[in-house]
Amino acid sequence: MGGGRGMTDDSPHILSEQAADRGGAGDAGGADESTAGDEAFHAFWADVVADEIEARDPEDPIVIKGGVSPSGVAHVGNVNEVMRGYFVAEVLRERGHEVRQVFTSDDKDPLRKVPRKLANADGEIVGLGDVDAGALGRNLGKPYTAIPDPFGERESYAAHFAALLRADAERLDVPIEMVSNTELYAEGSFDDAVRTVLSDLDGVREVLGKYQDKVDDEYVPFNPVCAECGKVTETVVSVDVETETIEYVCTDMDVGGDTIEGCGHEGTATFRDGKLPWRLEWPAQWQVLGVDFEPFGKDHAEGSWPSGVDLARNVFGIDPPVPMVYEWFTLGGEALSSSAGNVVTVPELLEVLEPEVVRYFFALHPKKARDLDIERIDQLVDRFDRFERAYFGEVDDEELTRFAERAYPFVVGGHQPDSGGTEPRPVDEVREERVRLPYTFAAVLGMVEDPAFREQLARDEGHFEEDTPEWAVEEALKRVEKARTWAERTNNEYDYRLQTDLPDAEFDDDVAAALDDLADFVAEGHDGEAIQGEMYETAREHGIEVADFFAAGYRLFFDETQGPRLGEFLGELEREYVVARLRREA
RNA sequence: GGGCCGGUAGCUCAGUUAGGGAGAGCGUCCGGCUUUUAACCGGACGGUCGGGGGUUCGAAUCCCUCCCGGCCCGCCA
Repeated sequence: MGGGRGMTDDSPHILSEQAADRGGAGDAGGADESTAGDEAFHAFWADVVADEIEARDPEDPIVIKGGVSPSGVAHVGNVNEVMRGYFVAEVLRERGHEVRQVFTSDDKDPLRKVPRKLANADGEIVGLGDVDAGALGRNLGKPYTAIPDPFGERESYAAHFAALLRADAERLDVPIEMVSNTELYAEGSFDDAVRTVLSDLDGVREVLGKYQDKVDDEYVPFNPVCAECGKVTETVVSVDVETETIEYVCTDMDVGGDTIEGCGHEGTATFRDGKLPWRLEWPAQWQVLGVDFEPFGKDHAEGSWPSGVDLARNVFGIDPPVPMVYEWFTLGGEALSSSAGNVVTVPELLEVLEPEVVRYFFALHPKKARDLDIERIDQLVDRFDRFERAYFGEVDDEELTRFAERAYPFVVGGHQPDSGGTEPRPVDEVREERVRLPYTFAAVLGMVEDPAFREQLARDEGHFEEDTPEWAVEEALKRVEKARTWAERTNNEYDYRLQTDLPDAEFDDDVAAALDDLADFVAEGHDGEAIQGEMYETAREHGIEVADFFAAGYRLFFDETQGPRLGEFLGELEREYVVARLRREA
């Protein structure tokens, strides 16, 4: 049955082991798989995962699932779940499979505490003061789907959050199907699973008890929703499988030190008026949705995964999906935390990065703990650019090229979801003519606003050839806005802005005289190179330090003490403007 | 305390499948671009591959052990 390594090894860390323990031990019994065999080496981890999935002969459509709990903010951490599944989905589609990527929203879970921060529909993080916070506080203990949207836009808080996540996925061009847990219960999809669990309470307790100490002979793994107050309750009095009803009392609930008060109501719930606890709900989802593969964070690896596997086999009678644990990444060296303010949302990230760069970040090996550092986002972009060049055979690096050849098409392309996922949306041949301005250079271009000027500077620097197609120039220059935003956000050394108005500054007489001389020189009509040289000349003639003279120039044009290569920069600007500014006239 | 996963240059990372040269980019330093001014070019510096032990002719890679970090082993998800 279990097939593959499943019989003897249920570790979810399939990307750490890769065939390491194959063959060697030769466990008793002929459970030895031959279908999976020793797969060929893969430079892209998603191929390794896809091999595991194919080895189980899944039926199409193959179902890849992710899951998310509605919380205050949908942030890049959630993207892990989206993108990891996406790359595996794409590989399987390329191999001819039909694939569904579904995402369950655990929205029947109760709100346990009021989040400190929320994200609005545009992905902007806001404090509770900006919304109807009372709508949250008054509804502690109720399912997310029963709580009003604090922004007053959607039918519930859960719907608001789900919409955020779906929007983020779309921004990254990943089509996902959102599935509401609440709806699954309401429409009866979980009926069989609940019946299975409640019909075999002893069996469930025996299995679950191996993983959770609190499971005793009284434990009933079902949480009814109180018909009176609407809160998720924990105290089940009796179960009648025949009539499919559960008697309960709405008692107080402990949530990490705090108590959510129950209303004391004694009532009767159906299978659809409540929920399974997470440990059981997860494998129940596998059954209901026919899940073949699920990536999840390291927090699930040692807790709910082993128990989920056991429950799947011995309670629900199904094979668990192929698992994949991914490492968490840090943001600026610190753990992501919306309450601590250390988060970035997808829309925010896309203001400084092209979507393909974000996708690239998640195409890197999932088992490595990585840091996403906005301050040095240029490094990530440089790596992407190199990765892209490697795909086009422009980098002398065998390893990188092998990875790029496999992963790049999925990073920039993918398969058309509209066609059932089998129609390729490949790398357009003309993409080879694309131009990527180095990110920090793009930041330099961001110091000026005029698009024509930006293009001219890039041409002068040799980034565009005579025959560079117009679309390539256009796309390359789009990065300038990203880099500009980055410079402003991080307030870094590229955050200069050509000053429209004359900055307020005083200069020594000799510096002022030198500026006047330079103005005369510029007025005569010289190119940037000549101006650059003249600056040294002028400084020497007036007996002032070159550094001081440049500083004066930076002050006039950028209101800063430093900046880009000034002479060549001025050579590109409108002459009258430069002359007037050097004379401190305008 | 136990288990799992990570630990390669200042930074970001590749290399571990099949043991044999320790690498890339960025940064730094030096030099070039007609005379320091963050864009371009060249070069150099830079690592006990977390430590130690073992197997081997040979170990970043395999084995053992220890250290550090994260996660799990209560609830919840």
